[in-house]
Amino acid sequence: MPEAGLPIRLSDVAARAGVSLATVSRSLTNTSGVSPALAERVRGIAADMGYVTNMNARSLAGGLASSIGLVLTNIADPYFAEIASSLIAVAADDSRSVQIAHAVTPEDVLAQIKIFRSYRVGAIVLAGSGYSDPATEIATGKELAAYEQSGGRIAVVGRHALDASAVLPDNIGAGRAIAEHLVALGHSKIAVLSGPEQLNAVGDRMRGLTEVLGSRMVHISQHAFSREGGAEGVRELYGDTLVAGPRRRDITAIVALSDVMAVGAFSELRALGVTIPTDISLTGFDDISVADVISDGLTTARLSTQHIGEAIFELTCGENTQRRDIEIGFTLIERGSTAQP
Amino acid sequence: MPEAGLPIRLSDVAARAGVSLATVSRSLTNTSGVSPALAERVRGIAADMGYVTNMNARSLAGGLASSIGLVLTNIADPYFAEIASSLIAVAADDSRSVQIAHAVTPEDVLAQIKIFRSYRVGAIVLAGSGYSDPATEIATGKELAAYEQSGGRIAVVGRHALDASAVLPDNIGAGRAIAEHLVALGHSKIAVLSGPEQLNAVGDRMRGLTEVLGSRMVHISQHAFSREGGAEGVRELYGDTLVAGPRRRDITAIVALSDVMAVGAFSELRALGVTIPTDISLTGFDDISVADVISDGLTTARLSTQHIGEAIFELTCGENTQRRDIEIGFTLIERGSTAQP
DNA sequence: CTGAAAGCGCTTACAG
DNA sequence: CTGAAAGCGCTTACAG
Repeated sequence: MPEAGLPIRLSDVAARAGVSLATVSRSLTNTSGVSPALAERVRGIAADMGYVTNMNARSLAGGLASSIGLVLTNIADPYFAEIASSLIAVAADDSRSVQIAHAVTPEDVLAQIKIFRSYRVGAIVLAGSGYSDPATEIATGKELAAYEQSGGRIAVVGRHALDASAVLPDNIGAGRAIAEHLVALGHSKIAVLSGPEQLNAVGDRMRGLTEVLGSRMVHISQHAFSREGGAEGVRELYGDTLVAGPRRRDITAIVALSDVMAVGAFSELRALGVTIPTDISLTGFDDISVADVISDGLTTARLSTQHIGEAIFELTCGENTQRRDIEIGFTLIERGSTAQP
Repeated sequence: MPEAGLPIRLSDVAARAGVSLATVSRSLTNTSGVSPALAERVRGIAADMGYVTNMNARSLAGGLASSIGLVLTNIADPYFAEIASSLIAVAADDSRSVQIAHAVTPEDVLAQIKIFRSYRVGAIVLAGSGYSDPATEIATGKELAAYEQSGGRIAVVGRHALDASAVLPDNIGAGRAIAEHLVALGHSKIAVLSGPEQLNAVGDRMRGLTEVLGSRMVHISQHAFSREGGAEGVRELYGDTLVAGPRRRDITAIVALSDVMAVGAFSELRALGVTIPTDISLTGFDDISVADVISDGLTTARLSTQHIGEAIFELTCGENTQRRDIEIGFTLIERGSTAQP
């Protein structure tokens, strides 16, 4: 009998059921080698007693835990929050817990991987947009390889130099679609609020845009891949010539490289008294859930965060353990923030 | 020597340093009883070898882990995402990991508490707005008491029936401030988009509003405490009389009981062609970060999510282990969504 | 199909 | 101040 208040242990269940520890363990984990009838009875007793597995003991004895470690830039960013939400929901259905950590620089990412390894999580997911960083890439690659060696599963979101299964949003296609939409509306002088070049998502979206836009892309500003970065881009565009309009007075559309940047851009444009879409059209990428309340609805290329979360789960917890990629298609969502020039 | 690729264990460090396991353990955890010089040397060797503690083993041997289990409704909700972000940031500074789980019903909450206990997390935080639910309250209370008994620390956000340290946003004061703001502008016919009465946050905000508004509160709708709930509230308000304006045609202001509800309300109002603040004023609560881009900026009562996250950390990881409350003050943020009627 | 026993990698009384 | 040893609660070869 366990002391009152103390958690019930496997041995308590074993004693009550009159079987060995091994039998209880096998019954509870649905491991083969126990007669179905006995297993069923043991499970019933465990449930009756309110037994809950000590995950630390299980992981210590059995290798890795079933939990998932998710590394992202910041959970306050709606893009990451929505991916995390999707992952948490589907992971819960499989009785898996999710640990979340922030990491901005490649050094942070490496440090977080080590921390997640110390918790013996069953999977590690790198969701922060893939920075290509030669300095840490080797160390990170080694760490992940060792982790994989020990049975851990890995997934990254976006193109990475790392050798791992990846969820690949079609950033190039999405870039093309945004560009085609603006061209179709008649825009021929377009500014792009871009982010750091080392971010693969930035590079790919730019590539798609450039392919279609060509010389219609008359201005590119580079700032952080964040809300504040979007605001800075607009300030750069309108900076010295506030009264007279944007630096390139002929600009009729602004492409932000993410919805989050578009939010920052929108906020700044409104502060400047610029009306959307009358004065200027604005677009984003991702289709985060607030996109439809930005301006009269933000036109954007959806790269479903829901699907990304599900794909992460599939790659890290699915039956198929082979290294592979899952592509996420885009959908152009036309809303009120774009119009003819 | 450890096999190549395998994680380094405490015994590897002990062997290399020529000391016992106990000495290494004490050095690494800064437990007293090791000469400072030796401890320093051992720490250096551990660092050189790239040693990382196996958290599962530590928790098994030592009791609870240092990680924090955070239960919330849904991390995709910006309010929770921002609280989580704040908590993760401050927890990381203290080398603590955060696990996040979704729970909507009181039964979900109870189930999640059990799961977090099975991971032996060092703290459990209930951030979902406190439902008063007599049916599960007893069971949940027992579970938490047992957890506390075993050394776990607990914090809740908002008023709960549960006996635990709480972060208490001043919802009543915030309600009063919103009401006073609208009254000062001259509004005398006000609708409130409310949520489920069992939510203490809802009750408290209503109380503050009612105190000041009195009979100026001419309509109350009750829907989910979510974005969709806000939209439904507006549909109820304008439902059958779309062409003629809101059901109560004299209404000049709408108070949503949270920013997230206000977002839903805003979206629906725009779809109906209602202009803010010309046709109607709109307010929220919390001041989530997108609030300033809703309409011409949403007037709201800030209950800083940043401070809430920090307060959670203080209650669950601070020196002071006494059961106590931390109050979060409000700040009225006046933006473009409110004007004279 | 079932069980006895070793072992996962730590922490912490208990001795000295 | 330092160490030998027991024990945390599981899983999993190894026997039978």
